[in-house]
Amino acid sequence: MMISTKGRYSLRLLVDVAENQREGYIRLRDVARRQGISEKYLEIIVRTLVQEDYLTGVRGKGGGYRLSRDPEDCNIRQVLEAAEGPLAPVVCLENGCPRMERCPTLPLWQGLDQVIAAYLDGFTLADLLQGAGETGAPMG
Amino acid sequence: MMISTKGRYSLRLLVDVAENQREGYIRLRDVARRQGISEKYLEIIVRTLVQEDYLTGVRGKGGGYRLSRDPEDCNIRQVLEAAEGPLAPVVCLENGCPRMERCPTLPLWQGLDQVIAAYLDGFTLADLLQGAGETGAPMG
DNA sequence: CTATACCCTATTAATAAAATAGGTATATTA
DNA sequence: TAATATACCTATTTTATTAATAGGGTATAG
Repeated sequence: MMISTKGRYSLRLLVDVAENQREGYIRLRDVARRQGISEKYLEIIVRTLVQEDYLTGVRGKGGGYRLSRDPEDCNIRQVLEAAEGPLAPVVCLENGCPRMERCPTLPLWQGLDQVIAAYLDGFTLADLLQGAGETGAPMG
Repeated sequence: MMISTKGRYSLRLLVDVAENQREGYIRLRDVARRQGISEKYLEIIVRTLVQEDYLTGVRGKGGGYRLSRDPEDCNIRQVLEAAEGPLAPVVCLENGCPRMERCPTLPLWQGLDQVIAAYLDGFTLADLLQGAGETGAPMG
């Protein structure tokens, strides 16, 4: 499986915050409840999103999280790479391989990698919020 | 990582047999040596390819493997699915999820799954043999 | 004072990937 | 017919990764 819970939960977390932040800062506890994910595990996941400046956290009473950027500026490929690391479909593309020079399958994997990156690059958080993805493609 | 050694070695095995079968049946031992993969592990991998009728095995002295089909008739997506099982990029698409009805990210994954399948569907073993993949796309 | 984010380390549980070990069946050759 | 080489089969082990849990703590804002 290519996308683990780290990436999937990251997107659900961002969507949840985006959908609820009109009410003020969103507590992780509430996201955990709504999404059915343990608060402790979300803590691990939210850290990266704060570091990469997709979310801003505010401490203390009344604190919580809100988006640091407009949903249009949250590129889905970049969010997933922040959460998951490289999205390469085969290890060869990450670690290299002594046979790369003459490997007959390498171009296949390079092309696949590009196709995946291009697809995900076509989405932003705004697309997910609008349900634009229902067609399988962003509305642009 | 989406594609494991099962899928990657399967393709390299098919390419190796295709490139050498003019000399008669190809012994697994020779593939193992050329490809730098243990013979025992290749045994596991070759089994599926025989079952799915991509390769034919002949026992006894002088035996080995040859392609059961023309390279043009070996679809890369189908080979990989035989070796790996479903290529779905997220578990949700395989096992389902109680939130599928209203999940804002599901369409993203469905689209990704389709993009991957369509890309791989565009390749056959013949493309890999011709090095057509060097452009990242089959020559058609 | 309290509620929240934020930080740290460790442990476990579950699953999957990768490989190994040892045996059986069958075809060819001497 | 015996020896050999090969495919074929079943099971186990090892290693790595994912996914989560547990439990502590510190900083800060209301």
